[in-house]
Amino acid sequence: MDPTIESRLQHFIQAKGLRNTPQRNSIVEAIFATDEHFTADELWERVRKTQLRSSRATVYRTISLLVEAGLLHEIDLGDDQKTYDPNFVDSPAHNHLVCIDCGKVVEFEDKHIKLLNDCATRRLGFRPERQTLKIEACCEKLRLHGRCENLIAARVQGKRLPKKR
Amino acid sequence: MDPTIESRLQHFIQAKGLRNTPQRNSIVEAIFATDEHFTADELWERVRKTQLRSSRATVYRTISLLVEAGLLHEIDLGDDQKTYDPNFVDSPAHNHLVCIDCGKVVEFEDKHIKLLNDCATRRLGFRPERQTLKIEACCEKLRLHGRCENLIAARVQGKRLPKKR
DNA sequence: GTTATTGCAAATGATTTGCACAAGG
DNA sequence: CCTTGTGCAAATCATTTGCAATAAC
Repeated sequence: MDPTIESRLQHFIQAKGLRNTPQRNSIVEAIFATDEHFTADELWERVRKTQLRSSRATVYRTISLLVEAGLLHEIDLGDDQKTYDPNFVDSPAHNHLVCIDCGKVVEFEDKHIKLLNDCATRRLGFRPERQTLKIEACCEKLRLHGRCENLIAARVQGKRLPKKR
Repeated sequence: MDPTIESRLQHFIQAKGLRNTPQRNSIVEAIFATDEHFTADELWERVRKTQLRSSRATVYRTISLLVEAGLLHEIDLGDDQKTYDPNFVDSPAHNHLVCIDCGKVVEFEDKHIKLLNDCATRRLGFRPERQTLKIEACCEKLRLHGRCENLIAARVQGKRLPKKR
């Protein structure tokens, strides 16, 4: 796991007078083992498969802790359940593009976007602090070639496809 | 009420083979009487005060209908309840700035932002369809002059202030 | 008439919480 | 020890749904 995360978490834990527990550590590890987004229940499933299983409650509590520490961000993908994104430690200012066809989420950074938004914010009389951009878009590959591997993969995996609005 | 909304709703209702009911009309009227954002329960309270009250269920069902018709948008203000924005009919591409100090939501449009985001989307191989930008920012007025009317007003009205993240 | 709509109350389902016990420091 | 953390089961709370009665068209 990224040593940055390790140390930032330790900092936070000590500053708050909290303790180190095997359950919490194992959940944190499961979160940052990949760069995938997840819901609380998906994470619980992931943790269930490790040697050190934790209760749902502890999973929820650990998520809250990490969000409070700024190591994990809640993002809005339009789902009913809350979705979490573990990649803000590495890319503090990334944006999300959600494919309308297959639901795949693409993360991207763009300094021009950030700059322009900050400009607009100042023009309105505010000091920019955080920005969240979600773009919903259709897959060109699907439109031009009639097929897109992501869509096929999603169907095979039985993923819930996004509701067209 | 905006005649555009009236006719677009009628269109949608007829196309779907639905019916006109006084309850639904009164809820729609309550929604578009102001440009304020609202939660389902806030809307229900608003409707309760009119002559023609409706049940909570009908309020929820009407909201879903309008969202499906594209006349109402669900927006994410970081609250637990879903928040709805009735202003997309008039400003189909507006963005939201949320004041971290008082929670006030400022809507603004910016064609440069839209253009740049669309550019980034195409560069990633997608066809832009919809974009959602939320900016969280601090009030300069509060920082420079030590006070901001919005903050005071929010406190007086007993509004829940935003949780600092 | 036929079918959509309403209101009620009950169900749902994700998240939170109270509590007794376990375990860090 | 003293306090935080855990697991369980029960509680919450916004939202959805089944159903019988009502009302569009």
